[in-house]
Amino acid sequence: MPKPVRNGSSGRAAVTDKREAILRAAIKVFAGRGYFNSKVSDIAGEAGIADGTVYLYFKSKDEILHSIFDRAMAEFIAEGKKELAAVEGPMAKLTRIAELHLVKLGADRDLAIVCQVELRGSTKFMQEFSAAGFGEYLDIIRQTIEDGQIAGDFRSDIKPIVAAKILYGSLDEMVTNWVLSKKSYPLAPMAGEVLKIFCGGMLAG
Amino acid sequence: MPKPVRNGSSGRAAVTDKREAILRAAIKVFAGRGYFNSKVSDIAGEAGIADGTVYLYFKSKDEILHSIFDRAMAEFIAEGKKELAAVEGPMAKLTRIAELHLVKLGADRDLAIVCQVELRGSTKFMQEFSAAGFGEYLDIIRQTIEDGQIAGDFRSDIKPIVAAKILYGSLDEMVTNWVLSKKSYPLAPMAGEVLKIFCGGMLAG
DNA sequence: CAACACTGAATGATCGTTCATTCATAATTG
DNA sequence: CAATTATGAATGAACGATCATTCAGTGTTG
Repeated sequence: MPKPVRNGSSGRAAVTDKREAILRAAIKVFAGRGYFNSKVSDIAGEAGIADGTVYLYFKSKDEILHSIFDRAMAEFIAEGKKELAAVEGPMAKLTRIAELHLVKLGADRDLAIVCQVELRGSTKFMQEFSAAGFGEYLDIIRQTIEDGQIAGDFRSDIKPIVAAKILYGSLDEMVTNWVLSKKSYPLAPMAGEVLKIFCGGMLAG
Repeated sequence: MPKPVRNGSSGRAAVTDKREAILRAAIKVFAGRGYFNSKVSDIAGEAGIADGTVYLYFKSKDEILHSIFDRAMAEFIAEGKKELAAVEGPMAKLTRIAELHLVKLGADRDLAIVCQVELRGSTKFMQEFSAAGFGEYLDIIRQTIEDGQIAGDFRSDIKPIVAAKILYGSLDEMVTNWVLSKKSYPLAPMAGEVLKIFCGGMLAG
């Protein structure tokens, strides 16, 4: 009993909806059991469709995982850039980056799990990803830090790329801990804690 | 043509040797292709033994991965504690921790890959691990920071556990970048960079 | 009724694991 | 010290379960 296309506007929207549904289902399933332990039929079941239907929208299981990232990362970077354009000063920009990082991942636990845990499940995958969105993100942080050094706000005896990795690594660890924690607590406020230390260490003497 | 037991002392040493050989082979194979993409026969092949022999030393493929960690982590913590006992002062201790962390992982790239990448491949695995060695490690860092706060060396307006996560996260990110980098560079010197920022941010006003 | 989305059973390839068998060595015997 | 027997580590072919993927057929729509 296939559902009628319940969308008034066009068939196009229906296609997008089903793709969406599959992606959302996959995020949930991958988050719960891990990529390699998830069956395509689990995803189909979660999405309420037949196994074969998955292949009308995605070429392979692998492509689903890729799509999850590509979309999440592209969205995050796009929104980040826009937000950042409205902020003045390297210090304030870093603050905004940290907040955005934690707010975004804190808002969707399953997505966060997939990003923190599954993405790293294979070197191959990480390297592909490394080359793509992740590098761009790290570079935005690096550039902001470099600007701050040039402006004299930040001390200059630290390589910007290293400082960027430290900030990213700190945020990343907050997310990982949050994701793995049995307790449920808000993630976003940790941004302040990270910044207290990071900025304390970076501000020009 | 099985090798004769080439060990003069006893058959016991030979058993240990073969377990060792399997573990080393597994580290290499897992590092290269990822846990889920590695076949038991790959490991056996790398170790120069038959598939079935693996099961004389390990209950399952899963147990091999567990053993890799348990051993690496136990070794690391034991050596760390010993080293740390010989160091005076929270500041110097943190320095030693950071150095040890990077020196140890920097010394064995394949092991580092397995630890950084494969360990995180599944939530289930991370939670098991989280509960075991990792928590203990993080706690050593936390305790050191707390001591430093009590001694008045470190500022007290930051929760020790958060600061510990930040230091760990920073180091971890250095390792991950090093592992994924195409370029080959020494990992250990990054400890200094991390500490410059971390301590800059932690030292009492 | 033509075009299309969807279904879900069937396929086939892929391993983790087992176990009957081999054989080098050790132990026992005469 | 041969000759004989016992041992158990090691083997690798075979098994059986698991899925990703396909496709022939069903239902729906306009």
